[in-house]
Formats: sequence, C-alpha cells, structure tokens
Amino acid sequence: MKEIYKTKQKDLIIEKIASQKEEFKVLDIYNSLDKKVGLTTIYRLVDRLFKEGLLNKTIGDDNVTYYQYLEKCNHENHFYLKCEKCGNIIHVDCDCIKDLMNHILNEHNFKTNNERIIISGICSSCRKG
Amino acid sequence: MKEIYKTKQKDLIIEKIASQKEEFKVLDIYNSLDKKVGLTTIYRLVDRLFKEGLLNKTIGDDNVTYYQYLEKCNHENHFYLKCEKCGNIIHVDCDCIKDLMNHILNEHNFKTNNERIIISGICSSCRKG
DNA sequence: AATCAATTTGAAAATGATTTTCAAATTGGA
DNA sequence: TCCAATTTGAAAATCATTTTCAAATTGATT
Repeated sequence: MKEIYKTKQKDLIIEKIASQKEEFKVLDIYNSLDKKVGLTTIYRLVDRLFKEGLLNKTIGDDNVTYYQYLEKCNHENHFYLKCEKCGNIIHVDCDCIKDLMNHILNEHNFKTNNERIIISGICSSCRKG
Repeated sequence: MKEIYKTKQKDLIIEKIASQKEEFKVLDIYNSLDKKVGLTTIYRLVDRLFKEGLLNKTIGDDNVTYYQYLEKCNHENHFYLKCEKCGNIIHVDCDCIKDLMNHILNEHNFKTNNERIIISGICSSCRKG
C-alpha cells in the first residue's frame, strides 16, 4: 500500500488481514488484535486498502460490511471469480480476459479501464460437494 | 409476490420499483412517492421482495443499500459497459458474453450466477471527442 | 353491514455500524 | 534536537435501517 509513515498499528492490521482466509469484518480484526489497535484506525486503514484495490467489499445479510483480501497481483488483468458458497476468490489468469477486452475494444469501441472485476457463482469444489 | 392482504401502499411501491431503470435506494422510492407511503413500509416491502428474489441487493460507495429489479430485464446476460466520462451505461447484447461464461464454465469449472456485471471505461463517443 | 381475527401501516424511538472530530502522540527528515 | 506532516484513538456525531406498538385496514364469515 502507498503509506507515508510507518506505524506498528498498520503492520499489525495488514499482517492480520493478510492471514484471513475467509471474509472478515472490521470488528473481527479489532477483536483478534486484542484491542491493541483502535477501532477507528482499523476502519480507516481497511478503507484505504479497499480504495487501493487490495480488498473486496460486500455487504452481508446482517448489514455489516465484509472484506476479503485479494493477493497483490501483478497480472495484466484483475478478473476474479467469487464463490457464493465458500467465499473463495479465484483469479482468472487466462487469455480469455485479454481476448474479451480486445473484443470489447474492437467490436464495441469501448476502452475498458482494467479495474477489478468480480463475478459471482459457484466454484468447482462446491459444485461437486 | 406472495402477499396476504392487498393494500394501496404495496401497489404504489411495486409500481414504482418496476418502473426503475437503474439501481435505486429506499429513499428514492420514498421521495418519488411524495411521502404517500411511510419509509418504514417501503423498507419492509423492499426487504420482502429481496427475500423473494425479485430484487438484487448491493452496497454503494456511500454505504447505502441499492436494489435492482430483476424481473423486467429479459436479456440472457446482464453485462454492461459504463462510461466513466459521460456516465452512459451500454448493455452488451452480444454472444461474446455467452462465450465467456461458457469458457469459464468449461475451462475453469465455475458456474456464474448471471448477476449484473458492470465494467468501467471510456465509450466510443467520448474517445473520439 | 356488522363482527372479528389476521395483517399492515407509520410515527417515534432504538439500534448499531461507520464516520467525524480533535488533541495528543508518532514519524521521519533536516 | 527541532519541526511539520501524519497518524492515532476516545468520544461524539451521523445516519441508514430496524423495532415497537397502537391504530387502521383487509378479507372472510355471519
């Protein structure tokens, strides 16, 4: 992330977030950090991370905002498949995306901006299970 | 919808919702109904419609819940291009989307759920201008 | 057209996640 | 060490949404 000053709070929060395998809410981080970092600080950093594209943001049935960590990727595209059942997010590292964007550019005259795209559905494991 | 008692409030709300072309929030309905129906009633009915699957629910950047009426669109896909410059939203009525979803299903074993997908970029008019 | 139970309405109050405020603490450069 | 920029966090504020509950409405049955 683009940070200006380094602090131990940022390190703690980011380390905790990066270790989350599932969706999490701000309060999860707060509780698991055992109140070593203020709630406000977590809200602030999570929002920054989201705006930088490192986190996916959704609203749960409980009207709480849930986030999920997207691995820092240096791929050409940021195209993800998110399983509705297990919550896993899969990066589509495949030419099909490049092909689609080219098609959209050439046939539809639309220049996509390469922002994060997430499509929901059911992943292969959950379809089998 | 599965309603038990018929009321004029329900009729007004549903008529208004069905006429929405874009995403809307509860307050939009409330205001456009000119306060003829109470806010609480709209919240209640919208929640019911959502639970019955007639509305799609997302959270906006402003942390407000936005809904979209699903019944009215009879396209096979809900894939849109949104121009960052002029704000226009273009529906991609093209086999390329079906092809992509088939590719994702066959090559990535992922069953997409046909929810709305919006990709941002610059449209042809704005690229020329 | 009267009765009645089930359902619906909506104003007001409550809830609760998130944001704002602001003074104190921290960072990093000079 | 000094200092300006940034960060922190407790407390207060915000604001969308939910809950409460008494009054109104619905629809079925006489």
